[in-house]
Amino acid sequence: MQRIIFHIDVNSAFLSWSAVKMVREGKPDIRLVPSVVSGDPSDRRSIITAASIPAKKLGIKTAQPVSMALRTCPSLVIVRGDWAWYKACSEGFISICRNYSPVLQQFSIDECFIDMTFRCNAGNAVEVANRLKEEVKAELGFTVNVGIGSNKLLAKMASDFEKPDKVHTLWENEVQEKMWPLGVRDLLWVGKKTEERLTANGIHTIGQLAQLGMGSLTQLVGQKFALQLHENANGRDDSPVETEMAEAKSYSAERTFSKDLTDPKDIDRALFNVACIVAHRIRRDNFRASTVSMFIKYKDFSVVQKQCRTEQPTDVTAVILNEARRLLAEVWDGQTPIRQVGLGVSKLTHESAIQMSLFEDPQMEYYREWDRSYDEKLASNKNTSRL
DNA sequence: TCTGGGGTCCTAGGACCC
DNA sequence: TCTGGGGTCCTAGGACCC
Repeated sequence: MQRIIFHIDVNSAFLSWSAVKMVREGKPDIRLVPSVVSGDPSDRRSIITAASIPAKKLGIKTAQPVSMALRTCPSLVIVRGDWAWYKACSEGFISICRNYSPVLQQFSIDECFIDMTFRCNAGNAVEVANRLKEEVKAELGFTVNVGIGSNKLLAKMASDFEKPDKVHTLWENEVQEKMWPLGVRDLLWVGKKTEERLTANGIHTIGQLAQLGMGSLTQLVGQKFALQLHENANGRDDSPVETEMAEAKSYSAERTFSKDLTDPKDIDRALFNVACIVAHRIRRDNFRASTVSMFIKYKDFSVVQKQCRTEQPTDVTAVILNEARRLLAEVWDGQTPIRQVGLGVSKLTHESAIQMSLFEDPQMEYYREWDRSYDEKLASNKNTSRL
């Protein structure tokens, strides 16, 4: 049976959302001028999180360093991100989409799929999509693109066609005409490395990729990925719209220093900070972790990461921090300048029974108490900041 | 110009067991 | 003395996404 899937994508999400807020405050609409959302512009390591369409026309791209964009366009308007506001905008957006179909999969803060199979037909899908798009604009003040297709891949590819504020279809019988002429990089899951590998072998368009034999493709990218690319390049994808949010499999946090650091005290302070953040998140979500990993990035962007198992699943900051400290000591020579330090946890369980080992560190109760007061402090800060 | 932060999945190789 | 093959678990590293 022919499915009908919509992929709805907020145009320049963070930038649009900041613009909506500023317009409400009587400020000029930054969507109409070269503008970006970024981190602290005085930090030379800040990068661009979102760019307006006029900024994109000047060649300014997401993930580009702010300093570089300022050289391209000295009059660039720079605004700082407002996460609480973005979250509210996202919720409003998702809620409108859910009214069109409850079979909804949130793909990121600004994108979702909805299964419209029983809600419209191929004949009126475009009209329904336009209604959704106009409703978001009228209710929330920002524009979206809606891609329509018979599966998630095609819907997502379609929403990426001309922007902003557009509805596009990509039905199976339109694949050859609308998708095959595109460069391989435009295909979902084809990133920089895969593009390089493909073009080095004369595969430049999605159409060429679609017609490439599985044998050659497997040699280039491995069997599993080859199979997926082959299916996707031919417009096939049978993955369902997943309404259940998958549980997190890992948590991590990292800090990039404004200057590369060598002082162990500085590194340790950062490790402490990220350990507090990660441990707080797993406690908030009622997880315990059995694996702790620590990673450092050097000046040349090379990354070393090391992980270890904990004796038992834990959510105690001090335990996680101590494992990370040990790992750091194992991989870092104490001299090579460090650009970034990070910490992650994985192998998560919801095990609630705390095994009180006879040999448990007598300090453990003190550590837990410290964590409790840390969590409370964060919770109360959150409450006051909402006032 | 000089590259953030937070995730997921896959692969290859080693250890270990039968 | 020299030796197979399969399965599982773990770690490190790489590629991709937003």
